[in-house]
Order: sequence, then structure tokens, then C-alpha cells
Amino acid sequence: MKNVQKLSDTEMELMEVIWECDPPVTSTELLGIFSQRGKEWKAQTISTFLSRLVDKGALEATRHGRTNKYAPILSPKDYKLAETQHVLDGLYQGSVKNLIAALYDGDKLSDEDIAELKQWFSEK
Amino acid sequence: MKNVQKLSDTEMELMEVIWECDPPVTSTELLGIFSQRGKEWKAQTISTFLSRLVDKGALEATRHGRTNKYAPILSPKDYKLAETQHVLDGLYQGSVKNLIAALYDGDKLSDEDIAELKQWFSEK
DNA sequence: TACAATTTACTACGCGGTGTAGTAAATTGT
DNA sequence: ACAATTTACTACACCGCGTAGTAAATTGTA
Repeated sequence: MKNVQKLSDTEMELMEVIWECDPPVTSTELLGIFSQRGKEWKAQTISTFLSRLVDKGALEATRHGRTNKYAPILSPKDYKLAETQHVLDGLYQGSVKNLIAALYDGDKLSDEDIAELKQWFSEK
Repeated sequence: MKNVQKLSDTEMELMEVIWECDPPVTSTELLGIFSQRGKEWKAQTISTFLSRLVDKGALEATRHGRTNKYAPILSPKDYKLAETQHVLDGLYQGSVKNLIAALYDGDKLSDEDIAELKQWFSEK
């Protein structure tokens, strides 16, 4: 897993969709999907975002005639891990225990959370 | 805990220092501290950041003669919680278990981590 | 085969945040 | 009364973002 570049909100929105709708996909397909969801983008706007995602190493584009097919290089798993690691390192000295303790200390762990986690850990 | 505004890298650097060196502090004191660490800022630069931090609701300034004393409103705890919650909500549907599972799945949990966490949970 | 339509590549632009700092105004110690 | 200090206000260049126009490539079709 290489250096994962930070994605903007809209870029993430695109990635989410691409991850779901089994790739590779074309810009036109995406345009359709977003239009269904009420996102009325100009074709050009989507294209720009796709290009930027390619630049950032999140997508890969392969030419087919005049259209591109886009497929993820970055997996949701890798992206989320990278983001999570970033927070972990930046705020908790990389320690998951510190994170959990902080959440607990800040009353952000419900009883259900704790039960769930206890359960989870007992299985490891 | 109110709406915590996102702080930039340098703003965070300032906050970290202020959190450590028991507040309230003056811009001149901070200037000194940063100069010791090799950060040679113009006095004005620090002042600007302090003002912005006041605007963002992270600091509170009280006038004493011609100088200000700055004290944190936002605690490190609150800031970290807010950030953490943001990631949790954005990437893991707000579920800590999802986060832990993702880390585990991505081999980001060392055996020590797991042991430590098991231990921690057994005490709750 | 020439042309109209489609899709991408390249370019642009306004906006807001960041890092940096100058200049003006307030205040104070001398 | 004045020089020094500190803040308030303002500025500015740069970058990323959201958005899209225009030019170039390609293709289906008349």
C-alpha cells in the first residue's frame, strides 16, 4: 500500500459510488447514477474529478475508443486504514488503547459498544 | 462541548504548546518557546494565528494593558474526541467495533495491542 | 467519406483557507 | 511627552476545491 493521498469530500463521494457499482465504469454511467440521486453534474465536472482521482493514484483509467473505463486502485479498506492510522498517529501516539481509553473517558462508549467489544475481543 | 472548528496544522502546533505550558500565556512567551525549538516566527505571525484561534473558538483572550493573555477554551480532550468522532462517523458508521475490526483485518493490530486491549476490556 | 455527436484533455476561474507579514493604533514605562 | 511594545486590521501569494468552457480525439452514421 503506497502513499495514499487525501481525498476531498466530493472525491470521496465519487469513490464510494465506484467502489459499490462493480468497476470498471465510465463517466457516463457515473453521470447517470449521480443524476438518479439528485446530483445534476455537467459531464465535464465528473470528468475533471475522475482525472484528479487518477492523478492522486486512486483510480486507473484505460482507454476504450473515445471513452475511458475507470477502476479503483485504492481500495476502501486501504483508504480507511490510512485515514485511521493518520488519526491514530496524530492524536494517540499510534496506540489503539489510547484511542479507546479516550473515547471511554469522554463518555463516547455506550454500554452496548463495550459489550460488543468485550465480546469481540474474547473471540480473539 | 460546542461545534469544534477544524484547526490547521500550524494552529494545532500552537494549541499543543499552549496546552502544555500552563495557560494563560502571552504571545511573547510563545514566541520564545517556538524560537527555542527552532521556529523563528515574526511576532506578527504568532499574533495572527492567536487571533484566528480566538475566532475559531479554540482560545480566549483577555486584555491586560497592551498585551493579551491567551487561554484555551477547547481542551485537547475535546478536540481529539471531536476529530475521532468525525472519523468514526465518516468511515465506520460511528461504530468503534467496525474500526477495531478494520484495523484487525488490515493487520494493524499487533499482538501486544490485542493483549493490551483484552486486558483493558476485562477490567471494565 | 465527410460530418455530427460524444468523450476526454487541457485550461480557467472564483472562493476560501493557510502561512506569512506589513502598517496602523493602542497602551505603557520612562 | 515619547519611544517601545503589543495588538488589530489589512494584505498577499499559494493551493485545493467545485465547477465548467473549449479544444482535440474518436466514432457512428448519412
